[in-house]
Amino acid sequence: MKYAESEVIEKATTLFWQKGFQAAGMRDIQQALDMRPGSIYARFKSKEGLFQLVVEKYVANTQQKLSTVIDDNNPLDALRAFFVSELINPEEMRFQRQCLLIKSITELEMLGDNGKQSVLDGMSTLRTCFKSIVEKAVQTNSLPASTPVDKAADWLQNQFVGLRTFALMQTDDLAIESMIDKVLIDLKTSWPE
Amino acid sequence: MKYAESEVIEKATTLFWQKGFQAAGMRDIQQALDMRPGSIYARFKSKEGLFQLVVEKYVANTQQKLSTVIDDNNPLDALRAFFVSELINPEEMRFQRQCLLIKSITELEMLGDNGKQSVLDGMSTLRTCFKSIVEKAVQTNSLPASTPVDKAADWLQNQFVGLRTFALMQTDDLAIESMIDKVLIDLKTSWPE
DNA sequence: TTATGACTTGAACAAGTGTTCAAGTAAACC
DNA sequence: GGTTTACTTGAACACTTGTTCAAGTCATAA
Repeated sequence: MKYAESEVIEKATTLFWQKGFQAAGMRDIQQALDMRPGSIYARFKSKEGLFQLVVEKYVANTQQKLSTVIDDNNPLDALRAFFVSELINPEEMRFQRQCLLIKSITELEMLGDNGKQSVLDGMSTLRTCFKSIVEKAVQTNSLPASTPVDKAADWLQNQFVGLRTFALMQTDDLAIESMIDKVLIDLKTSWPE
Repeated sequence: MKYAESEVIEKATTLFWQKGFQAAGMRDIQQALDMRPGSIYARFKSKEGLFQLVVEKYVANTQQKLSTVIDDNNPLDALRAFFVSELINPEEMRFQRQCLLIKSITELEMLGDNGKQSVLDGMSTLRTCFKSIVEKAVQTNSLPASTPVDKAADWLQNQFVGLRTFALMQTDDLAIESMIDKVLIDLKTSWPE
């Protein structure tokens, strides 16, 4: 085995994150992984099989980052720090500002059933994380007890999606931070109904 | 000329909106438009030329809808109505919940310079519309005079992006409406700095 | 030592891609 | 009436796509 699986997945993640599933051709993948088609197919079964592993690893990774937010004594500050670290990064990593899952959702119908399911499962996994964060914030009195947890979880994930698209196109880092602050303000204010 | 240009663009819009630029193959386009390759190339120069016209028409169309919001006496109510009409529609039009521009942004790098510019110009055109709405709302005292207009315009466009992705995946229309209401609440509350 | 099985190579394949082109049609203009 | 112009047709083109396969490598287990 020439390269460890984690190495390979990492390189594949970068490629899929930059180009998307469709646009990343097998020849791009072969070059990025420094592997020949036969190796890739023997190890990952297909382009989609590789993509699926990438998505699952991406979700697990994000989930882990979010779990440190949940475990923080001040979850809202930790959440802010998480947002900043995900959205403000050097130019050569700009592509990482977009969410790999959201990017994949736009090409969901071009994926087979397995790939599709991985993406959707990932979305729901992360939603659960956001819910836990809101719950923790309520427990620690960082948010009012009246906060509608489920609604706020959807909203928060939603804000994250919007922020990522905004950050992707935005060159002014301060504008991004300002947008993050707005999210934290609105999280504490009132909810409809 | 077998079909009027507006007809053709309309059909092409549906296709690109559903499948995206890349995934909509020339053979899909030929079928959707009921035209043979030569006709398409004689009239639109290339797949990207057609796409460009579609994007420009889409932007002009959205711009026009937003200008009725601007001209409304109660711009915030009109804005809410606009959101509802764009985000809550029958199942067979679900694909229209996603923003064609945002969908295109994810495949921006696969477009040539002209197509890319059309998409970016469209984004900035719509931002200007959102700014006018905020300005109008301030003028009519629907929003506090202290509202930072530029920041709010970015924020509003951003919210629209998030809402569209949310609505795309959401089956419960009430949850979408609730999310729209949250936007209108937050628009009126405080801003960072 | 031999056998197994996971992994690797690189040429090849069938199907799909966007695009071109010679030829034809028909309305508009001189 | 003749010429131009915009449009149409459908076969064909060169290239790219994801995938396969026979053959080879090499560590581990029997």
